[in-house]
Amino acid sequence: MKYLKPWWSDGGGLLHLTILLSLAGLRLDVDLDLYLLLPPPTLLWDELLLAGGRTSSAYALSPFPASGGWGRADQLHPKGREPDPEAEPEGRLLREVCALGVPFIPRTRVDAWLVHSVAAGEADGAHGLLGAAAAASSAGGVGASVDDSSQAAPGDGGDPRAAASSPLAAGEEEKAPAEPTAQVLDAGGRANQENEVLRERHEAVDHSSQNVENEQRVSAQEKSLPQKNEDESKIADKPDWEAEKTTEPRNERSLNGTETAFSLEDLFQMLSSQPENSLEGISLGNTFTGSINYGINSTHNVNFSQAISHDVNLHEAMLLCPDNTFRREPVARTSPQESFLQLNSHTTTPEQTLPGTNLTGFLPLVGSQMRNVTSQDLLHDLDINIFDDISLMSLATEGFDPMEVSHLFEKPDSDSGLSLNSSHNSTSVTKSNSSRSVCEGGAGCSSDLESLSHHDLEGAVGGYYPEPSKLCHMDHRSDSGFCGDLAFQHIYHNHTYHLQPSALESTSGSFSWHGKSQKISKYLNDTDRNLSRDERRAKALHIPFSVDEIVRMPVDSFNNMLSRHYLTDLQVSLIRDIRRRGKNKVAAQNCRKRKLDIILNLEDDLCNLQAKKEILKRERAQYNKAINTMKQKLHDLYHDIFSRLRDDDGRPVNPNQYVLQCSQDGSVLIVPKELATSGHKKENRKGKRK
DNA sequence: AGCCTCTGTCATATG
DNA sequence: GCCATATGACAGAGG
Repeated sequence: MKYLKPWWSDGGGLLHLTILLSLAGLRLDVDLDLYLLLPPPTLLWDELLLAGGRTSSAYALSPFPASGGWGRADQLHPKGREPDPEAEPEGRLLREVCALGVPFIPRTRVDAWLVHSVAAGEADGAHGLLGAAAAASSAGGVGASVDDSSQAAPGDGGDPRAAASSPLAAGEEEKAPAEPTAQVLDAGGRANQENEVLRERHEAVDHSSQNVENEQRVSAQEKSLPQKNEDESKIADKPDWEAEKTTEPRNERSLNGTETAFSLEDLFQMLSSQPENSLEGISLGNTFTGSINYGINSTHNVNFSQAISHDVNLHEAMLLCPDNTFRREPVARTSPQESFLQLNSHTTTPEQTLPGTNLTGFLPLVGSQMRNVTSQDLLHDLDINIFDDISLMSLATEGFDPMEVSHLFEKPDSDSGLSLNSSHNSTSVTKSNSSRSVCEGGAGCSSDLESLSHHDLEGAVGGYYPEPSKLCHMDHRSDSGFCGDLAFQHIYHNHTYHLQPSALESTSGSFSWHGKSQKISKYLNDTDRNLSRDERRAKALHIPFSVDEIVRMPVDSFNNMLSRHYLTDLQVSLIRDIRRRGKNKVAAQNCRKRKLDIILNLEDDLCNLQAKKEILKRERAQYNKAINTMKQKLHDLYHDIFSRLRDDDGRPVNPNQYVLQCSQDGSVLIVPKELATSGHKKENRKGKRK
């Protein structure tokens, strides 16, 4: 088996391949999506076929070089192998797949287009376009390895990745072609290099009158970095229904596509100069019949990315970065949920899977529209499509597995993932940073799966949360923008959500690197285990909203959301259950908090009352003591008086026989006790009668 | 192993 | 009567 080592990330490539081959036994059409659309640079055709149960000649395809493009590995990787004159990777791949008897379901524009092209015997066209972008990227050298830098042709337009990501890149390369364009950076050194690159771009632009505007733009970009981060953080901290308002201004970046010096038209011309990568082979007439505007002077201002995004809006949810949100249409901008819905409709409505209807996103490629489309738009949207297709693939791969759903619903554990601590606060900046570090790790070096933070996988149920947009944005800003490495994160994200561990286990054993598969499987299991029950349920039913979103959404927004989106009864029921449980959970937490407060208050009251009781006891004792003192004094006085009293005979008066009685007029009388008691009784009777 | 605490969930009460 | 919230009770997880 021949092996074409991926040139920038062995770990990432293997990971992708692991997933790919793990899926091979299940749905090869899904694999094709992966194979054709995923960013990992080099895929092993042999291994893919081996996964499908047959062998084939070694054939490496690099569908998506680092800079984002399509092409054969032999074109992109000079050390890979000799170019195959019959190289039609996509067409050959399809033929191989067809030979395997596996139905190929074109679910994406790219593969649908591919199928269409192959069916029309024009796989060259497919390859042409796909390879064109790849060649464009390889020509710049960033997408290729360092070894490729020698092959890169600066005169061909430079690195579209760098050019697309920065307005200065193109001009800079003209000024300093000797600067290595290949940036195989590790995660740690990337930040410093970003700053250095920015500084160098400044210097380069200072001497270029052509790039004054670009310089200003970059300066503004640099100055606005903290503010951008701040704005993003603010926006990210808000729920989607709140962030809708704040994201609007960010979409104001024009559709003119003038922010980069490297336009798609340049790319087109550049590619046309390379026969092998030219677009001539594209059977546009067959593929895009009746939909293409070839007019060079056409005033059609349709953005290519817009067209794609219009069709598949999951990108906007997943890549809601300011650098690309301006491409969002107002309708699609309303909320990520709508994007989710459109994704669902994309998968459920059959007509959207048809090539004829699904390929409209490519139409603006041809013609003057390309003037307004930057290469970054093209490549980025291709990349976005990848994420979309990954999600679609994951949907298709997992489907509505009743066993899984029932299993999830039967699971006794309870953890809806809602906590007062809000550990699932997916909008935190730290999460963004951590995710980005993962992304960088995936691109620059072998990524250790187990070191990945679980936060990287949280967010929207089913991996539809728009959080990664911020990551993409950061990468755009930092390292020439293309999110090829980011795609790895999305691979992790989506596949960890949707892959069945059993599927991984069943297929991983067939390959020598099944250890990595096990690693991935363990990672996926851990990830799934960390999901709450409701999150897993929602994932299983492909609820296009995060649990947190469902719970925290206001009633009106919630009802509006349910009415706006097409959801099955089961989904609606689950969403309502999630909301009910989430609300009740919060209510229970509040209730316990209140109860605790009440208990604490009662304890305080008890302490206060006990203190008062002690005080009263002391007062009572004092009063009793005073009373006793008074009694003693009265007793002493009584005996003192009787000791001085004498009767008529001069004898002392016996105090046991007489008592002192005070009359109402103040006189004191000595009366016998019998009379005193009888008199008291009579007075009491009189008093009672009165 | 038993106990305790915390937490989620359900059923029911309350406003 | 419906809905959101509050609360008691129960069960599971973890220390």
